[in-house]
Amino acid sequence: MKINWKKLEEKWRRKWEKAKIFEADPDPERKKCFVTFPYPYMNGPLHVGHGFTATRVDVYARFKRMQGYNTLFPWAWHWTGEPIVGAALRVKMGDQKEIRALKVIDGVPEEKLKKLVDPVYMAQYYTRESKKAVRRIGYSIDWRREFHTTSLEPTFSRFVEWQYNTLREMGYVAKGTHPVVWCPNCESPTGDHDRLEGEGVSPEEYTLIKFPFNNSYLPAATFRPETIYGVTNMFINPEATYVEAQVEDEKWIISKQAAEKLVEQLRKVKIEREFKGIELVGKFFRDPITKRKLPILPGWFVNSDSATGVVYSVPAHAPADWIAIKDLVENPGRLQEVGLDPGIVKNIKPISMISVEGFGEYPAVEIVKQLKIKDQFDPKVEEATNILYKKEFHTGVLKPICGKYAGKLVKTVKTELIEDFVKDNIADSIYDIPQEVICRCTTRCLVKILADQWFLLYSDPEWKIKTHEAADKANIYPETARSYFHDRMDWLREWACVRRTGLGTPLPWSPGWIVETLSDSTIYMAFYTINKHIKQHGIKTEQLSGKVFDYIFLEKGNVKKVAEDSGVEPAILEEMRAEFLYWYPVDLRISAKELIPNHLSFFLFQHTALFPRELWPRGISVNGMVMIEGAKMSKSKGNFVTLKNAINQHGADATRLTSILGAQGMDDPDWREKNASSTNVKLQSFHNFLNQLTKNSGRKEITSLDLWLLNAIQKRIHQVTEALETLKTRTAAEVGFFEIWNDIRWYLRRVRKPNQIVLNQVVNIWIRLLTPFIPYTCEEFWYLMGNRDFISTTDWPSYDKSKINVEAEESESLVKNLLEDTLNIIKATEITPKRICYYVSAPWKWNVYLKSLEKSTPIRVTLGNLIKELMTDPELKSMAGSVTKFVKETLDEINRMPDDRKKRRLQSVMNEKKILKEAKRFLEREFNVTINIYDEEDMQRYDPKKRASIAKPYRPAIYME
RNA sequence: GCGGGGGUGUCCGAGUUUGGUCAAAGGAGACAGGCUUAGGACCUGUUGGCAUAGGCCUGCGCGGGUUCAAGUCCCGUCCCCCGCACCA
Repeated sequence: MKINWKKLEEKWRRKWEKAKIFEADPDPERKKCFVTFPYPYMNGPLHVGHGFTATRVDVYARFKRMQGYNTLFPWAWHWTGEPIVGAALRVKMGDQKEIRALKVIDGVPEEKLKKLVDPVYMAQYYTRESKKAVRRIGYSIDWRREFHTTSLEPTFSRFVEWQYNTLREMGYVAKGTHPVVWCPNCESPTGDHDRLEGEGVSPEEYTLIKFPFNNSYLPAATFRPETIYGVTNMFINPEATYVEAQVEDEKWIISKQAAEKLVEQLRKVKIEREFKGIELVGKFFRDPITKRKLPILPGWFVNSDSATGVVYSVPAHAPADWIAIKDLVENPGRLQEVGLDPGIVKNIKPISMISVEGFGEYPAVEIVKQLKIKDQFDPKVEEATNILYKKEFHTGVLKPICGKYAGKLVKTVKTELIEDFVKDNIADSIYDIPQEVICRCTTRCLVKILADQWFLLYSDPEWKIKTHEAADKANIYPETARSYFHDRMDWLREWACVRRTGLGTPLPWSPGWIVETLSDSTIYMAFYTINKHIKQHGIKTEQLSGKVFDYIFLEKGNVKKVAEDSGVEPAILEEMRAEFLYWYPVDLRISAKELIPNHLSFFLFQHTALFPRELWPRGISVNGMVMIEGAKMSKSKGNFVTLKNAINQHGADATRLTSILGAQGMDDPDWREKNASSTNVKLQSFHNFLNQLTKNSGRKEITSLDLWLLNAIQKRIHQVTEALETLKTRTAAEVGFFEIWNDIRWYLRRVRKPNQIVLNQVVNIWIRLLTPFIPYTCEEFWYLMGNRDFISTTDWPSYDKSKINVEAEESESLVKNLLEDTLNIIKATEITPKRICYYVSAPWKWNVYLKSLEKSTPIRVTLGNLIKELMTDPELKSMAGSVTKFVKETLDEINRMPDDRKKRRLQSVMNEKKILKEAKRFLEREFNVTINIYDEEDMQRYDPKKRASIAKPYRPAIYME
């Protein structure tokens, strides 16, 4: 019988929604549980990655709900930011790649496509589609609290305005400047995702050493200002265009491009004259430290696009400089071209100023030789530079020539040196990008310093301390993520929290700025608690003043006054305040681990800023990022599985279970089509299996096997519950689904007729344990078993210690071991037995065995001591030979047995013969043989090969023929 | 570079905190048998090597060490993945 999942899912979803079982309202009588999932960004459909994380949230929500917690799982949509606008724009421009992705991956129908040129329509479209998927997969959501972000949901915007006004009043938001990678065409910062080229490149601050030249300066850019002590000359590209410019109140000579850059970096620049670099070649400048006069040489390798286009040369320590000089020496013709006396170049001698392990006086000269670098255009120059820079930075010590910095490690003195140089007006700085960055619009980017930018001051030391405290207090799953949090919090600095473009909420005090996407999503969980009221009571945007939020969230002000001013009934205000306090704090938030450094940290930061300690988040869980067929999920590469498609293909429960079984902890789960369809098949068999189980009409009396199964299921309850409490969702699903299945399978194999009452009990527990993972299947079966309530809201199975039965477990493991041993013998001997005899140990062996166990607890016992001890027993003494032989054979095993096992064996001594007799029919069936069971010393026994004497406690002797 | 997470059998993946039922759970795949009109269904067995009696050998990235005992603890070493900001 093939199951129609779609129909089954539909049926139960309707019933759940009709009965409103997931709508949660405050109930002071009950403990509450508030779980959240970061609202997904609506520039595309939900994918199985969202599904994985959100399913973990839902599993926990359903688990807690069944445990009796009043559980709230709300949902919302994130519209804030640039990408939706960008995507809509690309559709408008007819970008084929974008359109193809929409059609093929997202499955957007043709007629909708035209409308997607409008970002708002796009957001609405994906929100609608995604909501369908979220409902279909069966998340237990209270939709009354749903919303989306940006000014298009004005009530939420009011909330964000309140949040930022409050943060500003508290001094956590401030104005500042900041360098960004900037596209002059788009007139906006160019993030990684908006780049055609230069991913991961960010602005770097170069130090400029200002070398006096006539009445002006040549500001040469460097990451290694300490090397100024080794300067021998300057390189200028003779073919590049340079300018003489007034920069503030100094005259600088820099490349034309550099002058343009400085303008973007808030410098006052006035270009006075443009000229070719060759004009400078052959002239002399001064070293600002020693005042030496040094020459300017032609450097065709100098990139005028990079920094200032002015480069000073340190041939002793910079391979590029050394090789450039060498080139000039070897090609006097080139010097003549530019009218330079070769003698000047020949006279240049490297100046050694850093001593570094493994190198002599002139490391650059050595490394050029080692790597066999041909000339300044050899690609190996870069490699040489990297090696040497790294080495000199970490292990290099400045030589006496370096004045007050002599004897110090480069690494430790660098910052101080730069500060000194700036103070002495020897140095300045410029920002630049070390590699080319090209915007999506094909424009070349540069660094711009944004003025009037607003920042969240995550650098504030007190705020940091409080947030660390919040991270310490919260439950974090897995625990290994905690140090990651602390580390990232230390590292966070000012965060630019507003943008010029994209959808969002305008910054209340500064129109033209929009609260940036990661900054309007930090405390919005509080909004869920009151959005229900806003909708129910039709509260208008303009009624939601700062005072209203102040009252609800911070209990500031007088209700009556607030009510009067806002026009919101005092009772409603009080209700909202109460509802907020009921649900807050957030008990659990789950996201992928990529959000730890930003979103989840901001979430903690802002809660500590705005709310008292008792409302700080209680729990955070992170998980890995979903891979598709072993590779990173990527829409542009087509390696992308939408949630909707997964559900269509495999059904909701299979999609849930496949995701959950994929991974836990910080590991990345791998979504494989094959796994999902195999899970689907497994769920079908699960359904059939349950049908069979409950149709059986077996016996009524309780046997030890029934006790064993009841014991086993109790252990499983314990395991699953424990795993879920600590968000080990994979373990929980694995134990709940597969291990219990195997338990029941074993039971059915062992018993001839199952006990139907026991089986029903076990099935009843089983499907309840599985409800969080596969709610539709379980709901259906719960109904088929005759229940008329929802399994989704029924009680979670509770662990009943009284049903734990060590004896049943031990007897069963005796049978399992015996079965294994017997099989092993059959395999080794390759005989097909017709008859098998088992011989259980003689009483004296048990006597010795138990005494040995006792003596070896808790510390190991030696053979000699043990035998001495045993010989005090006259009966054993009379058979000293056998006893010694037996002890020799068993002592090793006994000594290496873990203590708790020893204790267990001492506590319940089993009757082997009785157990084997009970298992006789089973074993006969298994091996298709006749079985005889004897006492080891039974005079009547059949024992042609004299095997009986091998018997040990827990290990009957075996004979077969 | 800084920080985080890892390396286990054909594959995926537990186990490592608290050393001992660990030749190593569970799943997938493969093989064999059973059931069946049929089955991408189900059940049973096998799936590191050797072995005509329940055993032995090898084994958890690599090299050492601690211990009666190490996948698990210690030291060293190699390799892989992820994040690093104005962007969701």
